[in-house]
Amino acid sequence: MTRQRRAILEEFRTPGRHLTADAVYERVRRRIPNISLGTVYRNLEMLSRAGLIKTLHLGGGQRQYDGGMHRHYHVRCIRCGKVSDVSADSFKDLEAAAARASDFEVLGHELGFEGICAECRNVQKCKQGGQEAQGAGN
Amino acid sequence: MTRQRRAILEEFRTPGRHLTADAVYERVRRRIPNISLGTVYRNLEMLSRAGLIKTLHLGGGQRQYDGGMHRHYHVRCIRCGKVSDVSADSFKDLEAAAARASDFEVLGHELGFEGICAECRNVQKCKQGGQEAQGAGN
DNA sequence: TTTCTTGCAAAGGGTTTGCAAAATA
DNA sequence: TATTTTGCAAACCCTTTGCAAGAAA
Repeated sequence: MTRQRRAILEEFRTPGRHLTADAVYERVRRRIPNISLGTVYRNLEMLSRAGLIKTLHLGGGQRQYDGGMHRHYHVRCIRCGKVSDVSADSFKDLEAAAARASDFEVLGHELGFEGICAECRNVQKCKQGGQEAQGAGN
Repeated sequence: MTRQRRAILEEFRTPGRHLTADAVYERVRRRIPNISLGTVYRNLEMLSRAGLIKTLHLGGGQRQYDGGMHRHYHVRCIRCGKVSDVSADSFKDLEAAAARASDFEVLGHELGFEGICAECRNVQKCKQGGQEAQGAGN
């Protein structure tokens, strides 16, 4: 347990926080200015392997890491990239069903949703009901 | 519709076939020896956008593309990397449930499983003469 | 012809790795 | 001290892109 590893792990204390390796790097750097990205990656991998955080492949370019270890899934906004949690209570026995439907011993699964968040839906509404028709958007 | 695009699309005719961009490249090259990887990627992207194939982020390093357009999911073997289909019949209303459990307008989802295929389970048995206890997830 | 697509090669972005120095047990 | 882990930077890998030549409509 090094200072670096502790600091990295601490970034995941806040529930519902999903961070890319780079975001972790940025944050930890405030406390340990000369930490390296390589160290961040190595520890993320290690912590994930140890079951202390979870690695997500949400398909938005970068890998994401999640410290919330309760069962839950994710929705990613295709407009702004925001990721929110979705309680997993509504989904049961996915792995059992998959095992029944295949000849695999099923050990894990990953479920991710995508859509448009409330905020982005609002922006859209305002744009359409308002003045702006074209504009190069920002 | 160019010769290249047609050839690429044709690689997905066989049901249950999951290919990485590189695998598509290798295969198409037999027929069009000087096709370029860039072209393969461009067409894969285009065909995916057009809904003729599907892009999968199964988290095994490379992206995979799937031509089977019926509703189904995937299991990836963590030992050998093999990907098999899992019929989606056992899973219903995942998106509706996610929409209820969040404030997103849910437009899509991706569900992938991982485990050990029958073949690799056999290899293991033969090698060890017994079974090994592996932490089964969540 | 006009427009789209290709091949090539270089660039890009995220992630991994070798190694000597530094920290930890 | 013996072992890990770090910082640095280069290497890697997959994917994307700019551009001029070539194919399609």
